[in-house]
Amino acid sequence: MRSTCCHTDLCVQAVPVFKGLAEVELAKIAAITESSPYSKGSIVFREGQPADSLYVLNNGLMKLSQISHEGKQHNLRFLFPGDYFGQFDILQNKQHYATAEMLENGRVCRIHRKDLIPLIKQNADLAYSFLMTMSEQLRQAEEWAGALHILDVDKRLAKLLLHLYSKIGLQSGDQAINDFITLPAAKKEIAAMIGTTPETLSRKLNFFEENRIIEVCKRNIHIRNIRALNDIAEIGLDEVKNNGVEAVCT
Amino acid sequence: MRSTCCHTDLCVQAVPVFKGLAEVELAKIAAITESSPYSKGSIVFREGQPADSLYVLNNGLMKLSQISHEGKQHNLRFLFPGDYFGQFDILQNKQHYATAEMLENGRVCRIHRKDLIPLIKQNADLAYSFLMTMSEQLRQAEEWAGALHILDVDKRLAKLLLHLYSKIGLQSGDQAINDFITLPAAKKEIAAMIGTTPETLSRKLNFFEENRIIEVCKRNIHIRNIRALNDIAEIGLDEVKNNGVEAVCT
DNA sequence: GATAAAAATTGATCTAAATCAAGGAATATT
DNA sequence: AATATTCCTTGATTTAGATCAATTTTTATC
Repeated sequence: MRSTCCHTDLCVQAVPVFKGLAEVELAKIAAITESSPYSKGSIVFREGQPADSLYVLNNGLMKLSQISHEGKQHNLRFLFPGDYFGQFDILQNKQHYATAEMLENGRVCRIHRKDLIPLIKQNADLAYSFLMTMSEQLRQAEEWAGALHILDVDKRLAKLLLHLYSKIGLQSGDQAINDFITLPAAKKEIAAMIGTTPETLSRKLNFFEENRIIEVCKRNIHIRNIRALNDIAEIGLDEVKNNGVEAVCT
Repeated sequence: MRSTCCHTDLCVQAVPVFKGLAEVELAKIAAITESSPYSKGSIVFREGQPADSLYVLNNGLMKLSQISHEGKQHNLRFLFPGDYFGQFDILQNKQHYATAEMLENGRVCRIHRKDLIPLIKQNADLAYSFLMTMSEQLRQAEEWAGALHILDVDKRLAKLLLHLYSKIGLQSGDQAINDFITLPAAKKEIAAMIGTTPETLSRKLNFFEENRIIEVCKRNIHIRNIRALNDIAEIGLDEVKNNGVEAVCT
């Protein structure tokens, strides 16, 4: 299932990392890009497989995950349209350290390392653009790694909800248009992302709901008390309960 | 305590990320670099402080860590001479997401974002060089974040020992010159790095020693059974004990 | 070399969260 | 619309590893 990239504007121009490049550069990239459809549940690549391409998600939803010998799964991150992955494993010609699976049907663009690397080496703008996005990824990855160790599940969940809120709720301006967020994937995937189990996630969401911090309806979550959420993420549930009852029980 | 960079060869040329740059470029970088001495225990920057510079460790040892409201600490990584940090927080003019503390006396070079960014934007080689090192950092950060969730302490410890072994043991060739590794920092720092406590680390090291996998003398560790270590890191301690007694008790 | 401070060890206890188990939605398939 | 999956929830139980507490060892300072 191969085809040259459908539309330049979809695969290349709309992708953040390629934004701001000159037309001629975009055309070069489009020329070395090929896209394929992937159905929900299909694996784009597996952990351990040799990495020779940069992948860009065109549409749909993906997850990058790791799995232990015992079958425990951790979701490193979700990928939304425009995000790229398989990143610079390809720079060093190594193996993928995670498995990429489609959570929804979608198209994935692929650029082979041998085609991309010369472009990056020649084009400081492109390299700089990659640096910007990768620095943000690195920041998030390291911050989250720390969180998995030093923060308990309540805090990690609060942080995730706040993250989704800042990302989705504020997308049409600097003021939230409403207080609803939508989980990007099934709850078990969310659980595997914040380093817990579906059972524990269910209980924690329940607890937040009982304390009127949120209201859950399937994958839609109404943020009722963002201050309490902030407090939990920062100082923890125990202290919020002791000191800041007003914050929890408004 | 300010001074222009001591020696070009120390601060700049010997730094991996600047390796391979032309003399004229190195000179430019040296010109915008200043270095300062820091004593053991001193803080180079704190989490939350505005980030406006790239830092390069000249000599000594540093740790990048995060701390929770309750005082739990996680070490994101250690920095060895030539490593840089504060990385591209500066690209986005954000705040530091970790605290940098000296674990030994040393010198730190500093390059202000306003001086460095133009250089990167003009010089594709330099940008590419940063991409290479950052991609490796990202890989390690994400891989480790997954490990903190899906792997138990035994596995994480085995992975750390193997990592040190591959880094230190093999440094003078592709064959290990000996089977001794040295922990780069105090055990409590190692514990904070693999996401556990000093108490648990102590017990785990003991256990490995009882099973003749390693031999511990202060910070020096003799790797006696690297195969067992590999097995533990991959399939876990339980299975090693059940199936592979030979591996453990040679 | 003596004293003080910090780090590491060992044992006892506790707890957050995982696991196990069983129903009850929701979603997908025929 | 009925059936089969998959997902989610709720309760009971277990457990890895944290915490607490008390020495001992190591390192630093005088």
